[in-house]
Amino acid sequence: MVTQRGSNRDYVYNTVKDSILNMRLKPGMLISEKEISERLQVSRTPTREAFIKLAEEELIVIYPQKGSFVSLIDMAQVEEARFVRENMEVAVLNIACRSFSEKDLLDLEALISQQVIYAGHDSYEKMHELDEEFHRAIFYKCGKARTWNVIQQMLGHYKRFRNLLLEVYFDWETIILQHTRIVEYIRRRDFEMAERELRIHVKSRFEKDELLKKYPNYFKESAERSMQL
Amino acid sequence: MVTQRGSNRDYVYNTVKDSILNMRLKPGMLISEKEISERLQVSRTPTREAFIKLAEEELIVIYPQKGSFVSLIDMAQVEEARFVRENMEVAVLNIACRSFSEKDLLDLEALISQQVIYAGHDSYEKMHELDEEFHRAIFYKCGKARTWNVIQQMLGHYKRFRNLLLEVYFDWETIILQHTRIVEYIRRRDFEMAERELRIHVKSRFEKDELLKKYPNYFKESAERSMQL
DNA sequence: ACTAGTATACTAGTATACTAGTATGATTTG
DNA sequence: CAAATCATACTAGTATACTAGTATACTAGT
Repeated sequence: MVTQRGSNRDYVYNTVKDSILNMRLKPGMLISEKEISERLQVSRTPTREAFIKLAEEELIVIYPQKGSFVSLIDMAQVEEARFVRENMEVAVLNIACRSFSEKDLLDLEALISQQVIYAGHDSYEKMHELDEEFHRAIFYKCGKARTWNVIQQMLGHYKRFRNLLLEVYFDWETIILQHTRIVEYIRRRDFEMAERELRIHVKSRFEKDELLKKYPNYFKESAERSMQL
Repeated sequence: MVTQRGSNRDYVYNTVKDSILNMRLKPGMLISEKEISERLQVSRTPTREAFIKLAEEELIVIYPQKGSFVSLIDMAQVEEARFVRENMEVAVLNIACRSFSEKDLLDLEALISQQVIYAGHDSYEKMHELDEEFHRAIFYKCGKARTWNVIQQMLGHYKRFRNLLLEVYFDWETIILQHTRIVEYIRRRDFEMAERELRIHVKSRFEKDELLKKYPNYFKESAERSMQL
């Protein structure tokens, strides 16, 4: 992944988004254009433009003349994002089963090998990165880069939820196994089995009760309910 | 559809986007922040913010210190947008076939009735509006409003292409018939037939040769090829 | 008439100032 | 002591100024 800074707007956007997804900026926290522009040594204009995009992705909530807040995790959005991801990944899987070359398959297997290595070191952040790289690679190799990019815009709540989940319940072995099976079914050109495996993969680990207990103030309904008391 | 102005940024964004989709701002035209802000009587800041969003949707192309242009229609984007729309519409159709109430079905039939009326008057703009309203309604009734909104962001090239196509080949009767059948299959809870009908609906009328002849400078490859000569 | 150099006028990106809404703390009043 | 009022300090939205890159027009030399 290229890490060049690009415009100041891109720099602020990427920096703040990373912090939100990695929970350094926690759900419900107050953030302001002034604070972030001072911290990142840029003016308010590119900061404001980055904030607008983050608000479009519902990662922050902006109240005019009041302040901006990191959004609470909304399980409705998590569910809808999962729905979109599942259906689009099944659609590209259909293409992959019909078109992937030996080189494409080797690239995917190389990513899985790296996952195996980092799983041995309990390196969460890297595992997330590789997991995402695996799915992105399938989209790109199917010629659906824009589709991938558009979906990313609605995955903010889903990714925060999943990141929390995998901290509480670290189950990379299952994920690696599922990835391996998916590649094997692509190799065999067996879309039906690949689809089945992917749907299991995307649906797995969705129990939220433990997370709600551990982080009650991170979630939308729970925080609102506790505020009502 | 509510037509209130909202912020100046929203106002500029909606106004310029409408003009692009309805071909009043034609592919390849030069537009500038200064020109648009003067024409719409707002300052450069909200105009610039609107331009940024339009650039993200690839409806305009911004060249720093040079100018901004309405993007040429890119058939690769048209095809990818069609792919996303088809697969997501099939996915919500699955939900619709299992969950729609009599009221939901009546609402869809009411939209079709309006289509019949306006088709009689050859009112293109209204027919487009109603066609879009029909598909949007299905998403919203399935609880997938965000999905609909995200998909809209990548439909700009597709919509311009389809709007040109329907000027050249006005075939609203077929579209109305397809809508009617889709609703009927939803009513019967027959997802398989509804899916089949929708895939036909989304794929229909994709010949571009006639459009390329009529509007050669509107399309990305064609304009680039003619510039090479 | 052509070319190279220079000046000017345009652009988008960024910085900063201004405005209006909101929240908080201080002061006054009952 | 509590409630109401006022003043101040914050915020986001918008307007405007500044900077740097690029395009075009003008001028001088050959």
